Amino acid sequence: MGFESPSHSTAAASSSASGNAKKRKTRSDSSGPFPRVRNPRNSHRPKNSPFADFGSYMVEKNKKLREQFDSAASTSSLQESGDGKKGIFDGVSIFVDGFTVPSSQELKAYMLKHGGRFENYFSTCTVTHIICSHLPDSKMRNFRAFSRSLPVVKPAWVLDCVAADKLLSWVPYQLHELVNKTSKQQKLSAFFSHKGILSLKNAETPVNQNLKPDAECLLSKDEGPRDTVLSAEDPVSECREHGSDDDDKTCEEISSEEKFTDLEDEHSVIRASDSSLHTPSYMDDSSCIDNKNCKEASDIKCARASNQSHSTLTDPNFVENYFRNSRLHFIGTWRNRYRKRFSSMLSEVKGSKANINSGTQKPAIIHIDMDCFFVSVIVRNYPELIDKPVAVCHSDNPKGTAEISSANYPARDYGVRAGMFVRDAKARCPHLVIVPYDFEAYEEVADQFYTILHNHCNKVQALSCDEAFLDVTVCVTGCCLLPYYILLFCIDYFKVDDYLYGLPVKALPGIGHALGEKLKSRQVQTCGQLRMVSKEALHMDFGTKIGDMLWNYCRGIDSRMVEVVQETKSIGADVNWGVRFDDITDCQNFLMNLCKEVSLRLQGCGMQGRTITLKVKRRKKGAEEPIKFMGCGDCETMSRSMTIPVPTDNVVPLQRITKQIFASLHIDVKEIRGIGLQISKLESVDIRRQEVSLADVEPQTKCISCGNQQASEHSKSIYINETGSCPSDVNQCSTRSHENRTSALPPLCHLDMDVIKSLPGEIISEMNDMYKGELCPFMEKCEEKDGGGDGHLSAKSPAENDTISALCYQRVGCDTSENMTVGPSDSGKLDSSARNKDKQPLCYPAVCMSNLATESKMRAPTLIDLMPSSLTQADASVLEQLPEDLKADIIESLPAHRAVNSVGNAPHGFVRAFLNSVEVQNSEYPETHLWANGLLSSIFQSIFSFLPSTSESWSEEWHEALSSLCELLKQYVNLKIESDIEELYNCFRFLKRQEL
DNA sequence: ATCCTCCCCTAC
DNA sequence: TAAGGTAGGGGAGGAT
Repeated sequence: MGFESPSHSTAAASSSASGNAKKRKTRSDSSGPFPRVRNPRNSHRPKNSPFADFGSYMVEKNKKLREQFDSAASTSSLQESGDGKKGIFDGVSIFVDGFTVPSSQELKAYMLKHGGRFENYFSTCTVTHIICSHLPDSKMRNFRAFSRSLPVVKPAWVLDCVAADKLLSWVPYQLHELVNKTSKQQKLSAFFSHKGILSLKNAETPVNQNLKPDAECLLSKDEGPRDTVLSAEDPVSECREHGSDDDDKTCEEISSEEKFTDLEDEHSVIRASDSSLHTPSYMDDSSCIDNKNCKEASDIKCARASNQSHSTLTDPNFVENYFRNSRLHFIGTWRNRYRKRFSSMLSEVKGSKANINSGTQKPAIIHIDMDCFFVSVIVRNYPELIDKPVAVCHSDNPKGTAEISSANYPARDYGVRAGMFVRDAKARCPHLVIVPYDFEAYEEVADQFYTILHNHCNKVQALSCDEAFLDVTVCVTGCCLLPYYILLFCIDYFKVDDYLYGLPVKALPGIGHALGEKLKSRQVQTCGQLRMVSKEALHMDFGTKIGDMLWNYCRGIDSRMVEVVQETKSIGADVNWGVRFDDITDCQNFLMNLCKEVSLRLQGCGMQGRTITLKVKRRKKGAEEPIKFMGCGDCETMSRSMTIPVPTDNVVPLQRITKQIFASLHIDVKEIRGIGLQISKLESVDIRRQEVSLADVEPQTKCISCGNQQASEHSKSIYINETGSCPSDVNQCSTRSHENRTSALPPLCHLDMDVIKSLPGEIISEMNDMYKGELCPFMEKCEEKDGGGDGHLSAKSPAENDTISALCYQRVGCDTSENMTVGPSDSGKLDSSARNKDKQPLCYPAVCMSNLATESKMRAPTLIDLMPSSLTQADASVLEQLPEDLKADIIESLPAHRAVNSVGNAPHGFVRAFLNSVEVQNSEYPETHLWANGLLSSIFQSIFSFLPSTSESWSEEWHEALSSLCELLKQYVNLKIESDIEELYNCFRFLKRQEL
């Protein structure tokens, strides 16, 4: 795409900004392409600005689109016929939200044919029905704001109406998600109004009835209790009444600034808030407002604030609002949308042998890139703008620091470039026409673009919404002169050398600003000069891969192939604009919202991930407020990550882990200028589900802990490698094989419901997630079965009932010594590394040891390797106190590869030395006792670091030990649940780590 | 040797 | 005012 990268360099922007300050005053007046429409809000803007009224663009655009629609409709045979009979959709005006089947274009055609209207932009004054196939959670949560009380119905409604040749009630076609929501919605409407009129009842009323006086459009905009009025009437009737030009124009003018893009529109909430001000029962009688309503009121208040200022300081929903308006977000997420929409074509190609080039044919690749896409899409509807300098930007404020996103060629002739501040662009080109983004149109054009490409070529690599590679190797006859490599598109094969020789290195793909500067400092600026540098020297300076790339590219060698399907490796969300926090609460709120966003994105892609990485931008010391309004300015970036054993897309664990990671960074929230959250180590939910199901059907995996069944050969292979020992990293949850993880989940029937019930809600939720939603129903079932009893499954043996396996499957940190894995969840709490510093070394209490560790006959569960992968993981203070025979057992059973790796051929000697060294350290500390100043997690850490490995089935002692531990844990949970949830988390972490 | 984390760079 | 995202790749350095 022709997107010039955003100007992250504030230095460049600031210098150019200040340098052009004077020029701005001298710029000549010019008139914009659009007639200006009265708008009281913008009346202060200079009349001579082509963009004096930003909303006028939308007014004009809507008008134009409507005219086009009318023109097309007038030629349609099914429009109002001579006998005066109207089409079935007469009075219906649809707005299609998001991707639908049939497509928005097809729906538009139906409207065209049958007397309806199709609105490209949402306006409460013109739209009667929102057509939508799927409603994401974000919209569900804010349904009221999203729908503005208009019916949200499936596209099938349109099809069925056409099939039935009459207008059917839309009620049965409501989205399933909305059926319950609607009733809630009605209550909410009732809350805001005295009338409490429900829309559902009226929705079935024939279209042409229930006509009501107009003027609500205006009222609804800024003053009146819009929800009450609109929901009371059929939307069609409502809008039909605005048929007169004057009214329409007024509505248009008002709605022009409310371009309805993807997510719910904050403005509607704001209006609701305004309307509430006119509803005394709402604002004045606070005693009548219950908690829920208080929250609603507070949400509305917050949303209103969001309209006034755009930063995290005042907008609690900043994350959502921000992404809706971000062009870079649009660009960055486009590919995911493309993958979804064209998934069938992509999978066809993936499985097709026709695309495999046998190697005998020279590859032929076409590169297609649309010029200044963002501008071109806008300009295509305005031929009068074609020869004028036009740029796309969020704002036309001449004083502002809005960034030009895309400029057409006439604008470029004046030196206007993407990434430039508007004021600088205007300084260079005073009559520059600024137009706003139209993300919906970009999406639409990109869809058309790729539909065409896929129709003509079955090997299409989408680079962005406007740029693609086509591998046409199998399409060409051999007579065609097409480039061999992606790198060399448009270059005559025989002129490659000449072309490259003088080519600036920065023109090569993969060489950006940093690499270009680095090369420049070595007096290398052209490919010719780069060729003079030896490969070895390049390796030395840039590393192997980048060195190779430089060496190859400057010679025109490029081994990349056109890749149709690219694996997703990470999913995340970053916000580096508008981020300012006054206190930790604001920051936490932001983080939680960011987690929600990422969770939704994961779910949207059907992916779950194990590594959570938090990235924080902190204002550099001495850096001043950036010139760019609400920009991040000069920052230092830091990132921390955590890997959990089981992949997740659930917001609850994401939020908790993010909190922990954030706490480990110890950043002053006032200095934060940007935050990002990425999830990696991804797995497809579908594939994972299949694998888990596979593991579930293995009887031995279900009952292995009972020792009732012998493991089959197959199941053994899951746990044990060929040498009979477990993978060396089995104790490290972050690196364990997936097979181990999926198989390790205990069957539901082995969970102790008492213990489960005593867990914090969020942990239960996470466990439920791991069990694919089966845990909660199972808990309820148990509840019913026991008649509210103790929650144990009566049919199970005591040993089974007491098993604590269930508790083990919590998220697990990387290494116990890593403080970030156990950072505090609340401010003011010491993180556990600090805690451990104070407490360690902890001597394990007798109660634990007697049951768990001191029995030399004690054995770990079958097939689970409990040995540390390294002796450094063992707590030597514990090891030293063991009976000699047990100690000998441990040393004996230490796998040779582990010991040898660390200490050569003398594992025994190393252990001895290790013990001695720690003995000296420990002598400084008094022995501690359980609950006094010891923590169970520390005890677990000690004990679990040396438990022996065995392949025998569970011994009676082990069952007893586990039974005692279970009881102990229950008490501990009760003790700590209120005061130290983090400690409980740590305990479960260790239990999980031991696969207990 | 291999993997991991953190960080940087790059393209769109 | 204004919306400086997203994701892949690679290097350095450390752990195992």
